[in-house]
Amino acid sequence: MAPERPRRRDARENAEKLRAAALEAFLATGLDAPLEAIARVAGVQVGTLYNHFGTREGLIDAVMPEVVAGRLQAVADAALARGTARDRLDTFVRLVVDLLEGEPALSDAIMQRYPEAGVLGDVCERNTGIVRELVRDAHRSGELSDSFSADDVISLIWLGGAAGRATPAHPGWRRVIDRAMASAWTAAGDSAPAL
Amino acid sequence: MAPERPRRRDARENAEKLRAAALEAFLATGLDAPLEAIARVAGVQVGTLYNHFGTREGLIDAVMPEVVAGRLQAVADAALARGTARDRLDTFVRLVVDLLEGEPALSDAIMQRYPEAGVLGDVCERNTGIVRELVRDAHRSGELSDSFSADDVISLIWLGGAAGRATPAHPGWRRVIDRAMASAWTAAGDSAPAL
DNA sequence: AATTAAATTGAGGCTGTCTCAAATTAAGCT
DNA sequence: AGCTTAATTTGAGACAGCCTCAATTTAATT
Repeated sequence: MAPERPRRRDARENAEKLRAAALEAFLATGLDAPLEAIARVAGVQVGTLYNHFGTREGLIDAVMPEVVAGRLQAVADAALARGTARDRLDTFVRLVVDLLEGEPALSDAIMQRYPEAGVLGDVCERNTGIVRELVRDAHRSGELSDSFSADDVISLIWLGGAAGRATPAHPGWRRVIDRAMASAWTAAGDSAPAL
Repeated sequence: MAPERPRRRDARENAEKLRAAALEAFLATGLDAPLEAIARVAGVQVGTLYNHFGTREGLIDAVMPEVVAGRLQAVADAALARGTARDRLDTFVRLVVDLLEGEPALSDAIMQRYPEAGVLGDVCERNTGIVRELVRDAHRSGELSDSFSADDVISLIWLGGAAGRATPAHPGWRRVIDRAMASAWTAAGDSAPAL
């Protein structure tokens, strides 16, 4: 299952060119970018692409996990720098959804549009881990309503992914997501920011 | 632009068979159902389909408006039977989203996935008209928060459409949508139903 | 330089969209 | 009933995708 490192130098170079082209294409238009175009940009035939990566999912797994992990790490870092559990969770969700709004590939990744891309799936899994922690803390501090579960937050983020990929785009969705999240806090620590 | 009624009987029959097949396919799998399959079921070549309807959007316009109008009418009727402005709006939204959950074609219609299907677009436009009325009433009665606009409700419904079409499906999205809607009411007339 | 294994090619099969010249066929007229 | 004509259907063909594989090319090794 794991792709072996090519023995020949030209093959290694081709793989590298394919990775570069794939990354560019995926980030530009999403994980459903045509493989033929990727091969063309890499200066190679599609057959070569399939030789190296087997399937679209293989190619996705070869280039996306690193990028997605980086993005999520940055978001987690920014969130964890906040002072309260509520602020941490709120910041995390807001920044992740910001990502989904601008990057189709991120949406595809988060909503597991290609479930066979297991490595990418694992990276996104870590994301839900972070959410669970942040939710646990926000529950303990009493800021997050008990009726709002970690699964709810995960669903909310997934929904952002679905919206980010839907065409034609309907800009209003962001407000709805923000509102759903805003409704999650208890009256206690509430300073509801106006939408 | 308007498709003329065929002069020959066989042509009229073919058009009818095509409409029937299209309706079935659209309802089963969404407005992106393959036109080849529709033609095959109708016992005709694709060329004939294009002769009659010109484009996919033409075919959509030929079969969907009636169905969608019917569904929305039923929902509107059920909603208007309710006793309070809040209940009317709430019921309307809930029932529309129920529709989106089960019928891919409805999602495609509501989110205007094929903007060129103008007749269908008009039908859905009426939908937003209803929303605006219900929202106006709910604002006047003081039950709906002022910060929640008709556009917000429309976006919320659109979001349901996007979620209903996204694959692989993530069942949790419904709760998020319901929650967003639940957060729209003022404390005044509130008997928040537990999620 | 010859051998061998690795890698690439590009054509071909598949599904799908959409078009159009040629062949077919229903309708209307005598 | 046959003839004519105009309406309609056909099916092949051009195009974009996905994916495969036998034949060929090419880098590495001896």
